[in-house]
Amino acid sequence: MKKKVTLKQIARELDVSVSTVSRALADSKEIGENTRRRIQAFAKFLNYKPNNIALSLKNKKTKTIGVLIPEIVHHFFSTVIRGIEIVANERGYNVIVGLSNESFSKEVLNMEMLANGSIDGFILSISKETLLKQDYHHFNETISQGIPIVMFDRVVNEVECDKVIVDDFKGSVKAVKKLVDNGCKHIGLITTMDYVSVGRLRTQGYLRALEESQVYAEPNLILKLDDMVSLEENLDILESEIEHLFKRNPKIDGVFAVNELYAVTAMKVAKKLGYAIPDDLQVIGFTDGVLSKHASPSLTIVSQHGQKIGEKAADLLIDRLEMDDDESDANINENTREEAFETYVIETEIIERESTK
Amino acid sequence: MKKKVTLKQIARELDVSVSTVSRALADSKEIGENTRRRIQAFAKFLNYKPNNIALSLKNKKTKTIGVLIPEIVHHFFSTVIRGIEIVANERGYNVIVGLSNESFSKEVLNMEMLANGSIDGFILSISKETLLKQDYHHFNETISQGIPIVMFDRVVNEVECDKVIVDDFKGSVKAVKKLVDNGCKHIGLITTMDYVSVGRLRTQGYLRALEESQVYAEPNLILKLDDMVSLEENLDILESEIEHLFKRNPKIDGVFAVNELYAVTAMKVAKKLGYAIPDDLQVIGFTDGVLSKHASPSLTIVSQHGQKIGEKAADLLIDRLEMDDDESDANINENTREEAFETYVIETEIIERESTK
DNA sequence: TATCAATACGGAAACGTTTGCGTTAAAAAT
DNA sequence: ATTTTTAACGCAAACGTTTCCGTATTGATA
Repeated sequence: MKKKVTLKQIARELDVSVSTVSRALADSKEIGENTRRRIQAFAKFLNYKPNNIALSLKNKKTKTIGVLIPEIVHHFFSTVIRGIEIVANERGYNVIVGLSNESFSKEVLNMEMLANGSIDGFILSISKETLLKQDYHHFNETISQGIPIVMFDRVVNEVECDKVIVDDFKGSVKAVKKLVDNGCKHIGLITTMDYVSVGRLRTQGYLRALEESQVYAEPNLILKLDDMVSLEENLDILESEIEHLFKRNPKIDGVFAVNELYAVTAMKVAKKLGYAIPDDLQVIGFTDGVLSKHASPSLTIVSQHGQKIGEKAADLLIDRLEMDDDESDANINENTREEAFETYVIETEIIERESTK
Repeated sequence: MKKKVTLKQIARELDVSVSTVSRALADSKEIGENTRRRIQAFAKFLNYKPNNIALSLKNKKTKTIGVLIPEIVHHFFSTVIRGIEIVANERGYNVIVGLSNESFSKEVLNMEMLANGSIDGFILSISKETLLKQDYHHFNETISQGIPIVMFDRVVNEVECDKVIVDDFKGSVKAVKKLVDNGCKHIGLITTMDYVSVGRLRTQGYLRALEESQVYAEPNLILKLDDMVSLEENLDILESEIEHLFKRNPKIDGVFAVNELYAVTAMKVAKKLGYAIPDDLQVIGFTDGVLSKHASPSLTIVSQHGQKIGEKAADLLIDRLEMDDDESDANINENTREEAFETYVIETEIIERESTK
């Protein structure tokens, strides 16, 4: 087991000082041609690679970004991570992930863990429990320690930072208007409780679309599900809720669902109840998942472009990290600084498949 | 922006030395009761947290494990990561992920990047390109640098390390035997090229099951797909290949597929061709994904238990990391050491759903 | 009263880098 | 021949910790 080679070892072997080795490897003109070549050759021979940890300590930056998400076994989040990873790698950064598992305390713990030097900045999506408690102190404390944050998807006004969101509102409007245009008169909505901002926004989009299309929004057509109880596990509960929605609205001819599971389950229930899709009933889901593509009929969706979200978030964060560098020497007016937080909106796109006409 | 507080600052404020502060915070009896309390109180007041990077440099361990996988937008891999993350967090470790994107060079780059001090050990699954090239030098070099590796799922004999695999062979035997027991006489196999070890093992399991059941293995019933061309994108190619399989085997009454996509696509094609599932044709897939649960009919699967794999891998790695600690003082016989590499097998389980009788 | 042990703390090295500054010797300029 | 410049390198500090070792003060023992 050959241990990692350090500057000191090279210096000792070649009978020069550590600083000479360091400079030689940086190809500094301060070191004589001969010594420089000799050191470089020897270093290459030993396969020397500088120790990242020592560099981090010295430079006070880790070239690592922390990603904090509620759940990783979830198509949307994993596409976001992929996006983050791609640009992070391109720009020389590593990615360290933490899962909050939708829990407030795990979110806080994970942040504290990583904030103590392990990472230069965060990209995160807020856990449901945190949204419910509306306790955002850990975000603000992190920021005030000089660690920038970029939030995506589940964001919140109370925290001042860059944000990347999808146009939940507009996307939903588009989707519901499409259903209207396709002839739907009684469009059901399957959504989550309002404390999840994306659920709320999508619900508002649904209402706005109906309003603009001058279609009466029947309260009975709206099904609000509490996502807290793990519906993934209790599919039957979900199914019976949806079945109830159909039964109390016999004339229903369109469904807009705010996520993939709701949408495909709606199709499943509808088929069981004898609806023909898309002839009797058209369905659109807000998602980007794999279920919709392989469902039968395949599901028309409002695509969220998770990977783009991740890429944009990573670019925003790294831009800010590297901007902070420059700012330290160019002594910039304290006021003109931190103000410029962007909220970047990733456009949604309707991908038409078999569940709509 | 209040910067991070260090021992030095506390020391200066309280007019003691850095070493005293350090000891006081460790609650060392060497420091007088009074000073100790005073320092601890002040540190708590300032919300002092030790700098991880400095600790890493000093202790020569990062408490971070590197996870290298081919792809993250993949249900199996994300469940494995979840498993890793759970036990890593429990045991005080962080997880840093790298994606090889099935590419050899990205795998090598990522390893080198992380091996220079960023992590204490690796958990990884080999990329397809690496398996094809059969070039494993980067793994062996990493190990010989004293950085332990745990491989999961896609493993290889040429590298000596702990491994966590699923019993691909036995699982496949079980699945195919189940089809036989259910009355299938002509069981198709949809699999990948042999260089992916899991594909090969599952193919062997299929053959063995037929052999033991004294069913003739018709070569025509085996469809080997080259996974290199991104089939996810070209669903139509996949579909036509499968359709061809059905058409040249009109008497086919069972299908065993080595992954989820193949299985659900087979069902889709079969339905299109007029097969009733499970009456005319029974299907079993080797997977753990979300498609199978929501397909219609829902798919009977051989479950891989990705999360368990991740948990076991993390435990193995951390065990070895912390074992290495002790070994350094107890000067153990060089020979008796590294030998004890485990290959841990996670049992598969057949989850019966609607695609089988 | 002189010696000793214990108590309570400070100094400094070490982990592996980078970098400002100082030093030496030779070459160039006066 | 003396001074100045320049090339080529070494020393040491710094990043934030921990820990070994040293030391001053106190109280107890001989």
